[in-house]
Amino acid sequence: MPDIKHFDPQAALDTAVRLFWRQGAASTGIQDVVTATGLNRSSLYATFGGKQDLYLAALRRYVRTHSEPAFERLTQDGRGLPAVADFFAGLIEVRCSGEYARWGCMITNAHAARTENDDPEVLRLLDGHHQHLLGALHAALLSAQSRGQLPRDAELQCAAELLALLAYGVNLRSRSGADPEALYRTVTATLASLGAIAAAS
Amino acid sequence: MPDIKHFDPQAALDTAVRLFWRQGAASTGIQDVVTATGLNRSSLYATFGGKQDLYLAALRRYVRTHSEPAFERLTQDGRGLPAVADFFAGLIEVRCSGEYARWGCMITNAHAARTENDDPEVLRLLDGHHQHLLGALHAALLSAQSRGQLPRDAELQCAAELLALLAYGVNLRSRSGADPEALYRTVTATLASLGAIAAAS
DNA sequence: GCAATCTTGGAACGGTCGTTCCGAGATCCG
DNA sequence: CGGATCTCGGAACGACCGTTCCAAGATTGC
Repeated sequence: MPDIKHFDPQAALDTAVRLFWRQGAASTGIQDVVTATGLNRSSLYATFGGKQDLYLAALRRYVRTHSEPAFERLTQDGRGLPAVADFFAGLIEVRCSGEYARWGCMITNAHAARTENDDPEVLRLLDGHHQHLLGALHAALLSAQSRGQLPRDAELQCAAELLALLAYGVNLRSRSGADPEALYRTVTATLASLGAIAAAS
Repeated sequence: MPDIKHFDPQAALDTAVRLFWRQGAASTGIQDVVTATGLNRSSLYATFGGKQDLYLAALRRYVRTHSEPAFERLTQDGRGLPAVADFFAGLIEVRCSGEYARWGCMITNAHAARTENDDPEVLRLLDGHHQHLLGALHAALLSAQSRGQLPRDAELQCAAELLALLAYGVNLRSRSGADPEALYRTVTATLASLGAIAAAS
Protein backbone atom coordinates (compact mmCIF):
# COMPACT_ATOMS: atom_id res chain seq x y z
CA MET A 1 0.00 0.00 0.00
CA PRO A 2 2.54 2.56 0.92
CA ASP A 3 4.84 4.50 -1.30
CA ILE A 4 8.51 3.63 -1.19
CA LYS A 5 11.56 5.81 -0.38
CA HIS A 6 12.90 7.48 -3.50
CA PHE A 7 16.48 7.71 -2.21
CA ASP A 8 19.14 5.70 -0.41
CA PRO A 9 19.19 6.65 3.29
CA GLN A 10 22.74 5.41 3.78
CA ALA A 11 24.05 7.47 0.89
CA ALA A 12 22.33 10.51 2.34
CA LEU A 13 23.83 9.73 5.73
CA ASP A 14 27.27 9.52 4.15
CA THR A 15 26.78 12.99 2.74
CA ALA A 16 25.74 14.24 6.18
CA VAL A 17 28.83 12.60 7.67
CA ARG A 18 31.05 14.54 5.31
CA LEU A 19 29.34 17.83 6.17
CA PHE A 20 29.45 17.34 9.95
CA TRP A 21 32.98 15.98 9.74
CA ARG A 22 34.34 18.94 7.79
CA GLN A 23 32.35 21.81 9.29
CA GLY A 24 31.24 20.51 12.67
CA ALA A 25 27.67 20.12 13.89
CA ALA A 26 27.18 23.68 15.08
CA SER A 27 28.28 25.20 11.78
CA THR A 28 26.24 22.85 9.61
CA GLY A 29 22.63 23.78 8.98
CA ILE A 30 19.83 21.51 7.93
CA GLN A 31 19.74 23.56 4.76
CA ASP A 32 23.32 22.50 4.05
CA VAL A 33 22.30 18.88 4.35
CA VAL A 34 19.25 19.45 2.15
CA THR A 35 21.38 21.11 -0.52
CA ALA A 36 24.19 18.54 -0.37
CA THR A 37 21.95 15.49 -0.42
CA GLY A 38 19.52 16.94 -2.92
CA LEU A 39 16.57 15.54 -1.04
CA ASN A 40 13.78 17.36 0.68
CA ARG A 41 13.46 18.63 4.24
CA SER A 42 10.43 16.44 4.83
CA SER A 43 12.25 13.32 3.72
CA LEU A 44 15.18 14.19 5.97
CA TYR A 45 13.03 14.64 9.04
CA ALA A 46 10.89 11.61 8.25
CA THR A 47 13.97 9.41 7.87
CA PHE A 48 16.39 10.65 10.51
CA GLY A 49 14.38 12.84 12.89
CA GLY A 50 15.77 16.19 13.99
CA LYS A 51 19.26 17.58 13.67
CA GLN A 52 20.60 16.04 16.86
CA ASP A 53 19.41 12.59 15.78
CA LEU A 54 20.97 13.09 12.39
CA TYR A 55 24.26 14.14 13.94
CA LEU A 56 24.26 11.15 16.25
CA ALA A 57 23.49 8.83 13.35
CA ALA A 58 26.32 10.45 11.39
CA LEU A 59 28.71 9.93 14.30
CA ARG A 60 27.75 6.27 14.52
CA ARG A 61 28.14 5.79 10.80
CA TYR A 62 31.55 7.48 10.88
CA VAL A 63 32.72 5.14 13.60
CA ARG A 64 31.43 2.13 11.74
CA THR A 65 32.77 3.03 8.31
CA HIS A 66 35.98 4.87 9.15
CA SER A 67 37.26 4.08 12.63
CA GLU A 68 36.28 0.50 13.29
CA PRO A 69 37.69 -1.03 10.10
CA ALA A 70 41.09 0.42 11.00
CA PHE A 71 40.73 -0.77 14.60
CA GLU A 72 39.74 -4.20 13.40
CA ARG A 73 42.73 -4.40 11.09
CA LEU A 74 45.01 -3.38 13.95
CA THR A 75 43.45 -5.94 16.28
CA GLN A 76 43.72 -8.80 13.81
CA ASP A 77 47.20 -7.96 12.55
CA GLY A 78 49.47 -10.18 14.60
CA ARG A 79 52.79 -8.67 13.63
CA GLY A 80 53.12 -6.52 16.74
CA LEU A 81 54.90 -3.19 16.42
CA PRO A 82 54.87 -3.17 12.60
CA ALA A 83 51.08 -3.34 12.79
CA VAL A 84 51.04 -0.29 15.04
CA ALA A 85 53.44 1.49 12.71
CA ASP A 86 51.18 0.75 9.75
CA PHE A 87 48.18 1.97 11.69
CA PHE A 88 49.80 5.34 12.32
CA ALA A 89 51.21 5.59 8.80
CA GLY A 90 47.73 5.05 7.40
CA LEU A 91 46.31 7.53 9.87
CA ILE A 92 48.72 10.27 8.86
CA GLU A 93 48.15 9.59 5.19
CA VAL A 94 44.38 9.81 5.50
CA ARG A 95 44.59 12.97 7.59
CA CYS A 96 47.00 14.87 5.37
CA SER A 97 46.19 13.80 1.82
CA GLY A 98 43.35 12.57 -0.29
CA GLU A 99 39.66 13.41 -0.10
CA TYR A 100 39.63 13.96 3.65
CA ALA A 101 42.89 15.89 3.94
CA ARG A 102 42.83 18.46 6.75
CA TRP A 103 39.44 17.30 7.99
CA GLY A 104 40.90 15.74 11.11
CA CYS A 105 38.95 12.90 12.74
CA MET A 106 35.23 13.40 13.23
CA ILE A 107 35.36 11.82 16.68
CA THR A 108 38.34 13.92 17.72
CA ASN A 109 36.50 17.01 16.52
CA ALA A 110 33.42 15.91 18.45
CA HIS A 111 35.50 15.76 21.62
CA ALA A 112 36.29 19.44 21.34
CA ALA A 113 32.77 20.43 20.32
CA ARG A 114 31.06 18.54 23.10
CA THR A 115 29.24 20.53 25.80
CA GLU A 116 28.07 19.53 29.25
CA ASN A 117 24.40 19.87 28.42
CA ASP A 118 24.20 18.09 25.10
CA ASP A 119 23.11 14.57 24.36
CA PRO A 120 24.78 12.17 26.83
CA GLU A 121 24.58 9.61 24.05
CA VAL A 122 27.36 11.51 22.29
CA LEU A 123 29.59 11.23 25.34
CA ARG A 124 28.93 7.52 25.52
CA LEU A 125 29.84 7.18 21.86
CA LEU A 126 33.10 9.08 22.36
CA ASP A 127 34.03 6.88 25.30
CA GLY A 128 33.13 3.77 23.35
CA HIS A 129 35.36 4.91 20.50
CA HIS A 130 38.19 5.54 22.94
CA GLN A 131 37.84 2.10 24.47
CA HIS A 132 37.84 0.48 21.05
CA LEU A 133 41.00 2.34 20.12
CA LEU A 134 42.64 1.37 23.40
CA GLY A 135 41.60 -2.22 22.93
CA ALA A 136 42.99 -2.44 19.42
CA LEU A 137 46.29 -0.90 20.47
CA HIS A 138 46.49 -3.18 23.48
CA ALA A 139 45.93 -6.23 21.31
CA ALA A 140 48.69 -5.15 18.96
CA LEU A 141 51.06 -4.52 21.85
CA LEU A 142 50.23 -7.94 23.25
CA SER A 143 51.24 -9.45 19.93
CA ALA A 144 54.42 -7.42 20.07
CA GLN A 145 55.13 -8.76 23.54
CA SER A 146 54.56 -12.36 22.58
CA ARG A 147 56.95 -11.91 19.67
CA GLY A 148 59.66 -10.55 21.91
CA GLN A 149 59.43 -7.02 20.56
CA LEU A 150 58.58 -5.78 24.03
CA PRO A 151 59.88 -6.85 27.46
CA ARG A 152 57.93 -9.64 29.10
CA ASP A 153 57.11 -7.52 32.14
CA ALA A 154 56.03 -4.51 30.10
CA GLU A 155 52.95 -2.70 31.36
CA LEU A 156 51.00 -2.35 28.15
CA GLN A 157 48.11 -0.29 29.45
CA CYS A 158 50.08 2.94 29.74
CA ALA A 159 51.70 2.36 26.38
CA ALA A 160 48.31 1.90 24.75
CA GLU A 161 47.00 5.06 26.41
CA LEU A 162 50.02 7.00 25.23
CA LEU A 163 49.52 5.84 21.67
CA ALA A 164 45.82 6.69 21.80
CA LEU A 165 46.53 10.21 23.03
CA LEU A 166 49.22 10.49 20.38
CA ALA A 167 46.67 9.54 17.73
CA TYR A 168 44.32 12.25 18.99
CA GLY A 169 47.18 14.72 18.78
CA VAL A 170 47.89 13.68 15.20
CA ASN A 171 44.22 14.03 14.30
CA LEU A 172 44.01 17.45 15.88
CA ARG A 173 47.16 18.99 14.50
CA SER A 174 46.60 17.53 11.05
CA ARG A 175 43.41 19.57 10.78
CA SER A 176 45.43 22.75 11.18
CA GLY A 177 47.97 21.84 8.57
CA ALA A 178 50.68 19.97 10.48
CA ASP A 179 53.56 18.65 8.39
CA PRO A 180 52.89 14.93 7.75
CA GLU A 181 56.59 14.10 7.71
CA ALA A 182 57.14 15.68 11.10
CA LEU A 183 54.18 13.70 12.42
CA TYR A 184 55.63 10.54 10.91
CA ARG A 185 59.04 11.16 12.46
CA THR A 186 57.48 11.69 15.87
CA VAL A 187 55.40 8.54 15.64
CA THR A 188 58.34 6.48 14.41
CA ALA A 189 60.58 7.70 17.20
CA THR A 190 57.91 6.92 19.75
CA LEU A 191 57.36 3.41 18.45
CA ALA A 192 61.08 2.74 18.30
CA SER A 193 61.32 3.32 22.01
CA LEU A 194 57.99 1.76 22.98
CA GLY A 195 59.76 -1.04 24.78
CA ALA A 196 61.31 1.42 27.20
CA ILE A 197 57.99 3.14 27.74
CA ALA A 198 56.19 -0.09 28.46
CA ALA A 199 58.88 -1.31 30.84
CA ALA A 200 58.98 1.94 32.79
CA SER A 201 55.33 1.83 33.75
CA MET B 1 35.50 66.22 25.53
CA PRO B 2 34.47 62.67 24.97
CA ASP B 3 32.67 60.41 27.36
CA ILE B 4 34.65 57.64 28.93
CA LYS B 5 34.06 53.85 28.86
CA HIS B 6 31.87 52.76 31.74
CA PHE B 7 33.34 49.26 31.92
CA ASP B 8 36.65 47.41 31.86
CA PRO B 9 37.27 46.01 28.36
CA GLN B 10 39.72 43.40 29.64
CA ALA B 11 37.24 42.10 32.20
CA ALA B 12 34.61 41.86 29.46
CA LEU B 13 37.10 40.05 27.25
CA ASP B 14 37.80 37.60 30.07
CA THR B 15 34.11 36.85 30.24
CA ALA B 16 34.02 36.30 26.48
CA VAL B 17 37.03 34.00 26.78
CA ARG B 18 35.17 31.84 29.26
CA LEU B 19 32.12 31.62 26.99
CA PHE B 20 34.06 30.77 23.82
CA TRP B 21 36.29 28.42 25.74
CA ARG B 22 33.45 26.43 27.25
CA GLN B 23 30.90 26.46 24.42
CA GLY B 24 32.98 27.12 21.32
CA ALA B 25 32.63 30.05 18.94
CA ALA B 26 29.87 28.59 16.78
CA SER B 27 27.62 27.81 19.75
CA THR B 28 28.15 31.16 21.47
CA GLY B 29 25.88 33.99 20.36
CA ILE B 30 26.51 37.69 20.76
CA GLN B 31 23.47 37.66 23.01
CA ASP B 32 25.30 35.24 25.32
CA VAL B 33 28.20 37.66 25.56
CA VAL B 34 25.84 40.57 26.17
CA THR B 35 24.08 38.70 28.95
CA ALA B 36 27.25 37.39 30.58
CA THR B 37 29.12 40.67 30.52
CA GLY B 38 26.10 42.76 31.40
CA LEU B 39 27.07 45.43 28.92
CA ASN B 40 25.26 46.57 25.84
CA ARG B 41 25.45 45.37 22.26
CA SER B 42 26.56 48.80 21.11
CA SER B 43 29.42 48.89 23.59
CA LEU B 44 30.52 45.42 22.52
CA TYR B 45 30.61 46.29 18.84
CA ALA B 46 32.22 49.69 19.49
CA THR B 47 34.97 48.10 21.56
CA PHE B 48 35.73 44.81 19.85
CA GLY B 49 34.12 44.97 16.42
CA GLY B 50 32.11 41.99 15.15
CA LYS B 51 31.95 38.45 16.46
CA GLN B 52 34.96 37.19 14.55
CA ASP B 53 37.11 40.02 15.91
CA LEU B 54 35.87 39.32 19.40
CA TYR B 55 36.66 35.63 19.05
CA LEU B 56 40.13 36.39 17.77
CA ALA B 57 40.75 38.81 20.63
CA ALA B 58 39.51 36.16 23.06
CA LEU B 59 41.89 33.59 21.56
CA ARG B 60 44.80 35.98 21.90
CA ARG B 61 43.88 36.82 25.47
CA TYR B 62 43.57 33.14 26.33
CA VAL B 63 47.04 32.47 24.98
CA ARG B 64 48.48 35.41 26.88
CA THR B 65 46.80 34.73 30.21
CA HIS B 66 46.59 30.93 30.25
CA SER B 67 49.06 29.31 27.88
CA GLU B 68 52.08 31.56 27.85
CA PRO B 69 52.59 31.84 31.62
CA ALA B 70 52.82 28.05 31.79
CA PHE B 71 55.14 27.96 28.77
CA GLU B 72 57.30 30.65 30.32
CA ARG B 73 57.56 28.76 33.58
CA LEU B 74 58.53 25.62 31.71
CA THR B 75 61.13 27.49 29.68
CA GLN B 76 62.73 29.17 32.70
CA ASP B 77 62.63 26.14 34.98
CA GLY B 78 66.10 24.66 34.63
CA ARG B 79 65.52 21.38 36.42
CA GLY B 80 64.99 19.36 33.27
CA LEU B 81 62.58 16.42 33.38
CA PRO B 82 61.04 17.41 36.74
CA ALA B 83 60.04 20.69 35.12
CA VAL B 84 58.28 18.79 32.35
CA ALA B 85 56.61 16.54 34.90
CA ASP B 86 55.34 19.57 36.82
CA PHE B 87 54.09 21.10 33.60
CA PHE B 88 51.96 18.06 32.82
CA ALA B 89 50.82 17.64 36.41
CA GLY B 90 49.60 21.24 36.43
CA LEU B 91 47.97 20.71 33.04
CA ILE B 92 46.01 17.68 34.18
CA GLU B 93 44.96 19.41 37.38
CA VAL B 94 43.66 22.47 35.56
CA ARG B 95 41.84 20.36 32.97
CA CYS B 96 40.12 18.01 35.41
CA SER B 97 39.39 20.08 38.52
CA GLY B 98 38.67 23.62 39.56
CA GLU B 99 36.83 26.34 37.71
CA TYR B 100 37.82 25.17 34.23
CA ALA B 101 37.32 21.44 34.78
CA ARG B 102 36.19 19.61 31.61
CA TRP B 103 36.60 22.75 29.48
CA GLY B 104 39.65 21.39 27.71
CA CYS B 105 42.08 23.88 26.22
CA MET B 106 40.62 26.74 24.20
CA ILE B 107 43.38 26.44 21.60
CA THR B 108 42.96 22.70 21.33
CA ASN B 109 39.23 23.20 20.88
CA ALA B 110 39.93 25.84 18.25
CA HIS B 111 41.99 23.30 16.29
CA ALA B 112 38.96 21.08 15.93
CA ALA B 113 36.56 23.92 15.19
CA ARG B 114 38.73 25.49 12.52
CA THR B 115 37.49 25.51 8.92
CA GLU B 116 39.31 26.07 5.66
CA ASN B 117 37.50 29.28 4.87
CA ASP B 118 37.64 31.09 8.17
CA ASP B 119 40.02 33.79 9.30
CA PRO B 120 43.61 32.78 8.39
CA GLU B 121 44.66 34.81 11.40
CA VAL B 122 43.24 32.03 13.58
CA LEU B 123 45.39 29.45 11.84
CA ARG B 124 48.46 31.64 12.37
CA LEU B 125 47.60 31.92 16.05
CA LEU B 126 47.23 28.16 16.40
CA ASP B 127 50.59 27.59 14.73
CA GLY B 128 52.21 30.24 16.90
CA HIS B 129 50.84 28.55 19.98
CA HIS B 130 52.17 25.21 18.81
CA GLN B 131 55.63 26.66 18.18
CA HIS B 132 55.66 28.26 21.62
CA LEU B 133 54.74 24.96 23.22
CA LEU B 134 57.38 23.13 21.23
CA GLY B 135 59.97 25.74 22.14
CA ALA B 136 59.23 25.54 25.85
CA LEU B 137 59.38 21.75 25.82
CA HIS B 138 62.60 21.83 23.83
CA ALA B 139 64.19 24.23 26.31
CA ALA B 140 63.24 21.97 29.21
CA LEU B 141 64.60 18.91 27.41
CA LEU B 142 67.80 20.81 26.71
CA SER B 143 68.15 21.45 30.43
CA ALA B 144 67.51 17.77 31.05
CA GLN B 145 70.21 16.86 28.59
CA SER B 146 72.76 19.22 30.13
CA ARG B 147 72.03 17.69 33.51
CA GLY B 148 72.64 14.19 32.29
CA GLN B 149 68.99 13.15 32.49
CA LEU B 150 69.01 12.46 28.76
CA PRO B 151 71.70 10.93 26.54
CA ARG B 152 74.12 13.44 25.02
CA ASP B 153 73.19 12.43 21.47
CA ALA B 154 69.45 12.55 22.08
CA GLU B 155 67.38 14.04 19.29
CA LEU B 156 65.20 16.39 21.28
CA GLN B 157 62.99 17.63 18.47
CA CYS B 158 60.97 14.43 18.15
CA ALA B 159 60.67 14.15 21.90
CA ALA B 160 59.31 17.69 22.12
CA GLU B 161 56.82 16.99 19.36
CA LEU B 162 55.68 13.83 21.07
CA LEU B 163 55.12 15.69 24.33
CA ALA B 164 53.24 18.46 22.53
CA LEU B 165 50.92 15.97 20.83
CA LEU B 166 50.52 14.21 24.15
CA ALA B 167 49.45 17.50 25.72
CA TYR B 168 46.86 17.98 22.99
CA GLY B 169 45.58 14.50 23.67
CA VAL B 170 45.30 15.25 27.38
CA ASN B 171 43.44 18.48 26.64
CA LEU B 172 41.08 16.73 24.29
CA ARG B 173 40.22 13.70 26.37
CA SER B 174 39.92 15.72 29.57
CA ARG B 175 37.03 17.61 28.02
CA SER B 176 35.10 14.37 27.66
CA GLY B 177 35.71 13.25 31.20
CA ALA B 178 38.94 11.27 31.05
CA ASP B 179 40.19 9.93 34.36
CA PRO B 180 42.91 12.32 35.62
CA GLU B 181 44.82 9.53 37.33
CA ALA B 182 44.98 7.49 34.15
CA LEU B 183 46.24 10.56 32.32
CA TYR B 184 48.82 11.11 35.03
CA ARG B 185 50.03 7.52 34.85
CA THR B 186 50.42 7.74 31.10
CA VAL B 187 52.34 10.99 31.29
CA THR B 188 54.59 9.70 34.06
CA ALA B 189 55.38 6.51 32.16
CA THR B 190 56.17 8.49 29.05
CA LEU B 191 58.50 10.86 30.88
CA ALA B 192 60.24 8.00 32.67
CA SER B 193 61.29 6.59 29.32
CA LEU B 194 61.92 9.87 27.55
CA GLY B 195 65.59 9.13 27.37
CA ALA B 196 64.95 6.13 25.20
CA ILE B 197 62.61 8.06 22.98
CA ALA B 198 65.08 10.86 22.49
CA ALA B 199 67.91 8.47 21.73
CA ALA B 200 65.93 6.45 19.23
CA SER B 201 65.19 9.39 16.97
C1' DG C 1 -9.64 1.52 -11.19
C1' DC C 2 -10.25 2.51 -6.36
C1' DA C 3 -8.92 3.37 -1.94
C1' DA C 4 -5.36 3.30 1.39
C1' DT C 5 -0.80 4.81 2.78
C1' DC C 6 3.45 6.53 2.61
C1' DT C 7 6.68 10.01 0.37
C1' DT C 8 7.56 14.34 -1.48
C1' DG C 9 7.53 19.30 -2.51
C1' DG C 10 7.30 23.64 -0.61
C1' DA C 11 5.38 27.14 2.11
C1' DA C 12 5.33 28.77 6.66
C1' DC C 13 6.24 28.96 11.72
C1' DG C 14 8.41 31.38 15.76
C1' DG C 15 12.86 32.13 17.30
C1' DT C 16 17.57 33.52 17.14
C1' DC C 17 21.49 34.96 14.43
C1' DG C 18 24.99 38.96 13.70
C1' DT C 19 24.72 43.61 12.80
C1' DT C 20 23.22 48.52 12.38
C1' DC C 21 21.23 52.72 13.66
C1' DC C 22 19.74 56.65 16.32
C1' DG C 23 18.21 59.26 20.22
C1' DA C 24 19.42 60.02 24.99
C1' DG C 25 22.76 60.38 28.53
C1' DA C 26 27.26 61.20 30.39
C1' DT C 27 31.67 63.45 30.38
C1' DC C 28 35.48 66.71 29.64
C1' DC C 29 37.44 71.20 27.69
C1' DG C 30 37.22 76.07 27.56
C1' DC D 1 27.98 76.81 32.09
C1' DG D 2 27.97 75.69 26.99
C1' DG D 3 28.94 72.84 23.48
C1' DA D 4 31.48 69.20 21.47
C1' DT D 5 32.16 64.23 21.56
C1' DC D 6 31.91 59.88 22.78
C1' DT D 7 29.09 56.06 25.17
C1' DC D 8 25.01 53.69 26.19
C1' DG D 9 20.22 51.81 25.91
C1' DG D 10 17.24 49.55 23.01
C1' DA D 11 14.63 49.01 19.01
C1' DA D 12 14.98 47.28 14.50
C1' DC D 13 16.99 45.01 10.41
C1' DG D 14 17.19 41.11 7.06
C1' DA D 15 18.83 36.54 7.06
C1' DC D 16 18.92 32.12 8.66
C1' DC D 17 17.94 28.64 12.34
C1' DG D 18 15.45 23.99 13.26
C1' DT D 19 11.02 22.40 12.84
C1' DT D 20 6.12 21.63 11.44
C1' DC D 21 2.34 21.21 8.50
C1' DC D 22 -0.46 20.15 4.54
C1' DA D 23 -1.68 19.32 0.00
C1' DA D 24 -0.10 16.81 -4.09
C1' DG D 25 2.15 12.77 -6.05
C1' DA D 26 3.42 7.99 -6.21
C1' DT D 27 2.88 3.34 -5.19
C1' DT D 28 0.64 -1.08 -3.80
C1' DG D 29 -3.30 -4.41 -2.51
C1' DC D 30 -7.77 -5.47 -3.77
